[in-house]
Amino acid sequence: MTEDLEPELPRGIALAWGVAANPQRGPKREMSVERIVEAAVEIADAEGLGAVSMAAVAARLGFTPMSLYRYVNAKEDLILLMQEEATGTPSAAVGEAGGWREQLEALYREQLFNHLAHPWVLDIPISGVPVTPNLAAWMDAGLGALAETHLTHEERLAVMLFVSGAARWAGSILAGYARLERERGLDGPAITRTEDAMFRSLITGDAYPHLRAAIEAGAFLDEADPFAFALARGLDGIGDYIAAAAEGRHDAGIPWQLPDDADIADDKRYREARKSVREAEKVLRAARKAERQEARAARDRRAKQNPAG
Amino acid sequence: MTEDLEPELPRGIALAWGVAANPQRGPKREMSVERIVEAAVEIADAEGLGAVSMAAVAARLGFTPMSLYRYVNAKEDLILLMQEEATGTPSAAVGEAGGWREQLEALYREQLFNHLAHPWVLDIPISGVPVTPNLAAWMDAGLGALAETHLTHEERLAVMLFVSGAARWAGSILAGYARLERERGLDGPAITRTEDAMFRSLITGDAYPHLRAAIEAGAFLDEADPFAFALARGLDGIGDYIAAAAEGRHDAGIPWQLPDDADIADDKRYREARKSVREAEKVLRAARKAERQEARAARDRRAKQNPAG
DNA sequence: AACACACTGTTTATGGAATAAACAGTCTTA
DNA sequence: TAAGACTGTTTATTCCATAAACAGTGTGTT
Repeated sequence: MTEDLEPELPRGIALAWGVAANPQRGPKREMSVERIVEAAVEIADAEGLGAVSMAAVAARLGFTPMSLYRYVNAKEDLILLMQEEATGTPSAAVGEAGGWREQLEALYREQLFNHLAHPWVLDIPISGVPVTPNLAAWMDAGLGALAETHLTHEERLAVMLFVSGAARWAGSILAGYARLERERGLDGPAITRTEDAMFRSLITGDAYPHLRAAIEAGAFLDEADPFAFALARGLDGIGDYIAAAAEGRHDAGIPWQLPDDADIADDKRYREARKSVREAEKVLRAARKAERQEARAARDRRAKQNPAG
Repeated sequence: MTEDLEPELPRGIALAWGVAANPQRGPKREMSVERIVEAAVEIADAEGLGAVSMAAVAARLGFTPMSLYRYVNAKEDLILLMQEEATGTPSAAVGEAGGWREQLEALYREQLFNHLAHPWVLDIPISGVPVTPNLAAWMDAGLGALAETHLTHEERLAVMLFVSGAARWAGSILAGYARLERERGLDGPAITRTEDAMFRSLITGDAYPHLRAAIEAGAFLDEADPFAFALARGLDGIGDYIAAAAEGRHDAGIPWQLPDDADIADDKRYREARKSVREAEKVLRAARKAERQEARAARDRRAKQNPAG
């Protein structure tokens, strides 16, 4: 029965755990899965996941594209192994970093660092529970940080999920900026300034009053780290919760589920009203668009009659 | 000067704001950008972003692939417009939902709902600040929810970023499960059980003590919503912070930046030690792999000699 | 010792993708 | 009425992943 499970493992996952049959006969192998994955990761680090083609990886190793398929069943498996390689494991320092909060902060930092070093990992869609050795290692480290608390196992999972999510979210945004910098060939401040200028020209005070106010307050030019702020607030809340758990009081209506709007969302009339709003918005957008185009056309015409520019 | 900015807008963004020149001469247009985007969104909703090819979109409208390029400069632009379409705007109900916390929760719920309805949006990489009309609308709604608080504009942005990130993270994971269900043709509980079984067979107590403990406590079979938990804790922490801001006390060492490890990470010897650890881990993994393969081979041999199975 | 055949990396071929370039037809405007 | 801006189309290019058939190579079995 236990044996029956192994062959059912998705092929890539079996490879990641090193449970793939090793051939005994035939010519000596000239490559290895490890070398292939390494080459693929190098390409992805340098040029992004899009640049990782079977041909490119093979070329980097001096072989023909099809040769890789003797080691990897499909590109999908290669990508899973790349992710595993780039994910690595948390450093030993994490487990020795003071209390649960310091440990979680260290995990956040190391994960974020990883995401910035290998931003292409964020382009790989998530499917299901982390079922490779290195992903499990991060999970284990997070749960270990909380082992001394009185949280339930489910709550510990939720907390670790929160930390990983925070690192991933921060990584996504920051990697997005890094990509912009690389693609446009600008440095960080230049990007920020360009964006601020675009924002100022597009975000009007009547359509977006609060956003406009933030722009004018220079909030988008600020250099503070909004992700660190969010993490700190989250850990504050978790700390309160842990303290409450330690004292055995959790009656205070701290909800696991959000208050549900399903009754409203299912209401036919509400849905229709909502639909009307969408339609109206569409009409408004179309009207605004026409207005802008007219303005543009008028300007063009004037320019033609008055070619001074 | 103001005019100079417009032509510098990335093409797709210009389209999203409806600031694209409308041709006056030539034959009547048979399509429109809107119809193209609509068709593309329908395909993505049904079969994922991968199924959206220029050919597929054109076919759905009864035209040849190349015809689309008269309306859209490149596939990238089409995808930006699809994202904008699927993002929509927050409902009016959000702004009327009690205090800041209720409003943020409503925003979270609506965003998550959107992500589940159009999971392919999560496959589109983020680049830079939200610079399309609908993305700006969500941002504005979030800032509006916090308008009554004493937070700075930067802090409000950070809070809204937190909420959007939470919705996105939850959406990513849940959409991952939904995809698994569709691809494997299993229902939710079946997936959960399969994963639990895989976990039990792969996650050993000595390599992953805390994770193993969580598995045995049945934490992965639990049905509570870990994302709602994380959001609730985050909003708890934000609530404390807001209360403190209202009383003008923010001295308490609430850090915007995480305590920095850069001095450690830059230390040459630390880096070398870390590298050694990685190497050692690699060796360990290889050894474990060999062990497993030997076990497997031995089992195979025995099975061959003893074909009773 | 010899042979079968499991295995190697390679060649060739298929189908799909984005999109550049050139085309013939259509409608506006000068 | 003619130029030419604009339409949707055709054709061709380049890049993908990968299936299938190939000729060598080394091991286990006889």
